[in-house]
Amino acid sequence: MKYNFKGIEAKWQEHWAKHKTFKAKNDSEKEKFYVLDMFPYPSGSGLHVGHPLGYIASDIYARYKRHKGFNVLHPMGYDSFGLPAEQYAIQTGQHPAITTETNIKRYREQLDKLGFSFDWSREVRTSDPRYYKWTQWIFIQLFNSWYNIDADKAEDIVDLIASFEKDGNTNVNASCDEDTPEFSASDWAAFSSKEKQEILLKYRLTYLADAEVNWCPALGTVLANDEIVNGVSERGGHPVIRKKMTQWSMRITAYAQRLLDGLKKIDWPQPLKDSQTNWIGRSEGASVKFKVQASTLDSALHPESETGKGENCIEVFTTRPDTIFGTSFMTLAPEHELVSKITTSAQKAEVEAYVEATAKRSERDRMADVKSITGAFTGAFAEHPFTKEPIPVWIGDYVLAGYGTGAVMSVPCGDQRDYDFAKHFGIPIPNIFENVDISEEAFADKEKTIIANSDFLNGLSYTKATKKIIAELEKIGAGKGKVNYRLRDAVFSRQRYWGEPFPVYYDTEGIPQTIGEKYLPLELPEVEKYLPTETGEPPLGNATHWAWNIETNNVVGNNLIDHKTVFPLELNTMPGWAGSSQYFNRYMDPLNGDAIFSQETINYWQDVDLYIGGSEHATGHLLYSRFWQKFMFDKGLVPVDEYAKKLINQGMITGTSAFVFREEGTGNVISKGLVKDKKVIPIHADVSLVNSSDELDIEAFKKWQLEYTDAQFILEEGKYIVGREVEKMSKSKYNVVNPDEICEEYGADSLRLYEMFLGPLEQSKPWNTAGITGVHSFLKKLWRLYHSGAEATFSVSDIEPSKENLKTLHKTIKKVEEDIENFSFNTSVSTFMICVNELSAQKCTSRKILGPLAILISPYAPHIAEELWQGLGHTETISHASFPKFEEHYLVESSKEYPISFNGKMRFTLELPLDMGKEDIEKSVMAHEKTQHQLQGRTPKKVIVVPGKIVNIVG
RNA sequence: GCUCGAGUGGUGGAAUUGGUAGACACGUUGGACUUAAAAUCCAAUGGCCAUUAUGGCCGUGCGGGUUCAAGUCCCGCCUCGAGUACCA
Repeated sequence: MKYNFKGIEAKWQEHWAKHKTFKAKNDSEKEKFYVLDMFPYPSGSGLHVGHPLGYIASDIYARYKRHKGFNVLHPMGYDSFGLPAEQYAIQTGQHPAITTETNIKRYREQLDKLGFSFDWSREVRTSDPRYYKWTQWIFIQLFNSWYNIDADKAEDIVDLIASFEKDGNTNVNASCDEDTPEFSASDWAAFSSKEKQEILLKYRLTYLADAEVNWCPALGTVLANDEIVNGVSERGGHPVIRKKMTQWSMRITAYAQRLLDGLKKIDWPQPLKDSQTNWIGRSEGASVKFKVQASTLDSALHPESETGKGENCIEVFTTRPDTIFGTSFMTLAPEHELVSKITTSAQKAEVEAYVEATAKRSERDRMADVKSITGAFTGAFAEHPFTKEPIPVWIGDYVLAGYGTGAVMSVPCGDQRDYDFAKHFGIPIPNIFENVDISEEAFADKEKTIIANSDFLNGLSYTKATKKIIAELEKIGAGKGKVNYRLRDAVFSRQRYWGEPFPVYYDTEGIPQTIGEKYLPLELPEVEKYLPTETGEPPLGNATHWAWNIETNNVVGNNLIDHKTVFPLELNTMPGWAGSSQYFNRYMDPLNGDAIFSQETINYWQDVDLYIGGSEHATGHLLYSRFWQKFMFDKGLVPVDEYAKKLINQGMITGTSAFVFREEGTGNVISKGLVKDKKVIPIHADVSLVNSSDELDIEAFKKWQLEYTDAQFILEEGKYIVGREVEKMSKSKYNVVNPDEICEEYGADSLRLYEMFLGPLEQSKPWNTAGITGVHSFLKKLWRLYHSGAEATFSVSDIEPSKENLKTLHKTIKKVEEDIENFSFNTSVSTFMICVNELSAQKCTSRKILGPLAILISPYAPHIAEELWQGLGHTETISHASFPKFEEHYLVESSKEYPISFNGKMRFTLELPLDMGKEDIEKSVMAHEKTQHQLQGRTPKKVIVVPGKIVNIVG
């Protein structure tokens, strides 16, 4: 029988599904192992060969761990809420649920063909109400929590209320909004219920706040910073503007330090950790308050500030408080709230013009134009906290409203941007560094800093001066040491239809209230149109049945809203990362309707042992999900505060695009070799029209692009040769290769092996279908090893294996095991090839070799392995067979082919016994005729002998 | 600019702590089998020089260095890729 991969693969895929071979038990005596893939968004275009790369790697690992006796959890699901389905719905009126269902079906078919060992009984879909019930549930837990900095964890909001009642908020050390007022217990008691709720919102871990957001008018939605690329939306490329809106936010900043610290205990790729570290952006320094000098203000314009009561203060954050005596001006962001208050009437026109000009400039302009220096003087002066000297206050768009306090103390001698600004506007640049020339540029080297001209800081190093100045600032009440983070709270509202509804309604006073947990899920309502409403409300504003009755606890018609028992529901939905922030835990107990997961289950599975996915999620999903995990840990819901011990980023598989060359003017299509210096326009040709020798099927090409029907094709040697270039695999570049076609022609086992054989998992590499014949003929060779005779019938013998056979086998076991443990899957494929080549040459037929070999290969090529295993007489699946045990003694050699080198260059090899001593080796080598030939009569200066390794003769 | 990663044959790539550079494949060339093709098998394949077998020289982005020995370690560059961007 020939190697009939189609029959074999279909047979075993059916077998695995029918026997639930890969179902993981939640109670097992075995040690657990959790292998997770980043679940896909089921897009309309299906999978291309780049998508399964990570899934194949994780599947090999999962199968390997089963052979090693672990209880393996290896689930798969779908991140099925998202914009493309909604866009499609807007265009066609088709409900996103239907599109999503169709796409999922297609994904499932494609995945099934690849022979993955997923436990499909645990499938989750983020858009399934049985799943998003728990996404909403976590939202409610966040809403009912606040962050206690003293305890360094999230705590119940009820406890916070209790301490407000007792002592007000003066002793509460919490992560809360900047503008939270101080109040006493009696103040609290006197607050109205509305006021109390508003205060509490400033503490909740998810809260409603006016936020400056990136509004995309074309999409009718707000985008996160990481969804904007070059100032336009990542999807669709529409323009984005800044706008203030009331939005739900997640207080992720409360966890900034713990998110940073947690990175130390997880085995994730360093580049990924680095980008999270940069994203969080911790910097140490001081916050300093500068009084605005009242005398400089324009009393006519600012009567209140003149009274001295509401004294204006500019608060800055600086990482170099040691340079405070070098401050020669202050700079505020143009958006800073103080700008309008302190500007003098003389400067008013100029300042207002500048503020208006910067507001008009798009983010894009501001970003593109880093070099030009602009700003305006407000006319106001601040007072230096130590020298009491007046400091002019400027505004400039190089200071960002969104970072720190939106104001800086400008020290031109120590900061290049301040330096450039000062030079441009002719502001003095006092030098406060000892023996440093600042005539050309600022001096920012902390290590070499010695402070001068700075009163009590003179002669101190950066470290000492910083310590001292912070102490002094605290003494005079003008500032304190502070740690600042770049990380912002995450906006959590989306003006979209196809996302999780917030379990929130608005009460009589417009205060958000969560619905009772036991009434979850709050299911998405039906709408006529998926676009924002005419009044600019999110798509849920189109729903007619979207109000909450607090007596019956269900959704009712909007016409019943009376603000007494029936209230309007939230119209925003949650962002894409909501559902993906908890799925890895839900897989452990996906059908549980009473709890997000049972405590027994989470305590058994604990966390993910291996997580494989793309690096593009470094600062999105992978940061938010860590935040939620830490929150759940604080609430005692999960046993560990980092959910993935090890993470690997698979590299991208790029496509190899093909081009034809159309000559300008003539319109002729010229073969690559004839282009030379002719003026040509390269045009993408579909890669399926090109064979492995880069030759184009001209007739097929003409049929594909009708405009070329009559074009003249200029050939070389009777062929049209296309140009090739490596690009991202994408539909628009016509270089997409579909895994279904590969499976059809070569089989899933070949595809699995080939994807691994391409190169290291983490590296990006180009796809070239031609190479797959190598692994495919390897599988055929493997098949022949177990079959013989003219009919190629299955035949193995019971004869004892030879020493050689055993050596080949154990060498392979050792290498493959090491490779899998090191995620070096490409090298184990070549190891298999070497093994099969050797066993074929040895004419090995021994069951004692071929049995273990089938298990070794089974993680990589599971279908053929099952078939061979069955041929060997086994009735049980190979999936749980134990991995062959490596035995060192089969590899022990008695001799070694020593490389004999002269001055470091290998000239010949010499076989010598391994137990031969240094001196004897040297004697044998020196006596050898080739040695004499090499030396040509010279006497060597030195002979290096490393027993078991090498001999090097110097001289 | 900063951070990270990577440069090895025509191509993908291999080389455990410094110890035989180019494993394993693809491609190419030649051969066997065949009426023919496919499939399969065998051989050669880093470059240059020499050739009667034996040989010689050069070679892991570039320039230095350490070492008996460097793709691997150190110093200084170059190029490409990814991320990030006026972060005070």
